[in-house]
Amino acid sequence: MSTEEKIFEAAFKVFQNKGFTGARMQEIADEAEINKAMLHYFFRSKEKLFEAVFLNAFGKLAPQVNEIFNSEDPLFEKIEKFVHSYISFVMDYPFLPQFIIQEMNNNPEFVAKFLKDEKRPNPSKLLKQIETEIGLGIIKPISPKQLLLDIFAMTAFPFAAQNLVKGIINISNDEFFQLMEERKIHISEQIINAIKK
Amino acid sequence: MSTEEKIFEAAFKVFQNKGFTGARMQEIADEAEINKAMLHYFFRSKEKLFEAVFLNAFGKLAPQVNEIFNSEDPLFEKIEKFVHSYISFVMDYPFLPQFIIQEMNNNPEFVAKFLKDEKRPNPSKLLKQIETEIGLGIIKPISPKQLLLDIFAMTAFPFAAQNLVKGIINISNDEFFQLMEERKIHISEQIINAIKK
DNA sequence: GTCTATAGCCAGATAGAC
DNA sequence: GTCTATCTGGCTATAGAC
Repeated sequence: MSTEEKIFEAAFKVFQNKGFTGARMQEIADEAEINKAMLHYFFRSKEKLFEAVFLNAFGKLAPQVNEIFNSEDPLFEKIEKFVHSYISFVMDYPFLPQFIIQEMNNNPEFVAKFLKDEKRPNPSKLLKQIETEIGLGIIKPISPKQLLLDIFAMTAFPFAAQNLVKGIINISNDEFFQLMEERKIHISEQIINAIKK
Repeated sequence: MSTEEKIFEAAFKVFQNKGFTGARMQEIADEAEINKAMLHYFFRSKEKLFEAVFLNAFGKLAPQVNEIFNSEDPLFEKIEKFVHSYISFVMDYPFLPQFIIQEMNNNPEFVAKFLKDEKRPNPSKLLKQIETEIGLGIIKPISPKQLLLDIFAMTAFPFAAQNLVKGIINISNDEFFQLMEERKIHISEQIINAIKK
């Protein structure tokens, strides 16, 4: 692994755990087992390094989402595929959702930047499909945007609010992961049960 | 309003927007229209001030949650009441959910501290009730913890991930609030449809 | 490319006058 | 209680030797 890659991986880890303002360049350097000066040699500034990490993190998630959302599958199948693939992926990067959400909240300028990215999650086709399937009588009349929110909320929230969730329902990390594994099926069932005619 | 209250209000606002590490004592002082030295006079340190604000924020939400969760109402009614009261409340403090989630993630020591608080959200009675109603044949067999997660996720997520949500489904702040208003009914309907026999 | 040393800044905290 | 001025430490960033 090149020094640049080592820095990138270390930064990914530290920024995820501490956020932009909480992260320290020294900590990233320690994590990468190199000198702090190298961070600036390769990435110029903390902001540039963060931006590289953040866009990469987002880029890992967004294309998957779009691929599923824009396919020709019927709605129920899309929901199943999305939930399954999102949870599987995020279980390998359990702090990714909270990282993205937190930094989108704290650095509103990123919102504008990522919205210009062609890889951004674009649900417009899915929203139309929901209306179509309502028209066809496959699902109940429902607000497409609300349904989209439901899907995101059910899948992403437990990861985004991980520590709170663990604390409130009083479970260990292992139990949390088991719950998320079960959730792959649970969410689709719940949503499909709620909307099918 | 006393100086101490002015500081508290200002800190509440700034910490919500910037988080602990992102907040600046100077910004809080400016917001309160007093001198920075007064912050330390009344609260000793940034950490103590933050702790006061955070526990207060949490204390605003938790008792409401418990009151509903521990009442004698049937499950469907509890869900309706919870969703309605949570969303109504949070619309007055739209950054509260993300603030609590973010700081619980970034400062894990708070988790331990708040778990000792008797006001903490305690869902154990609700979880038992879910099992009872399954036994009575009122709702489908379902994991009580998953259902609890569903309820929290559907209500809290849109606020917690506010900027991301606005960006992805491409709506203004006003439209967001309208969507949340509609959501008070939508969520209960969805969940009850999904679980009722 | 990699390091050490240090510049320069900024933020939290405090001393001390009023 | 409230202010101004200042200390102190920590952090990003860079200069410069190797």
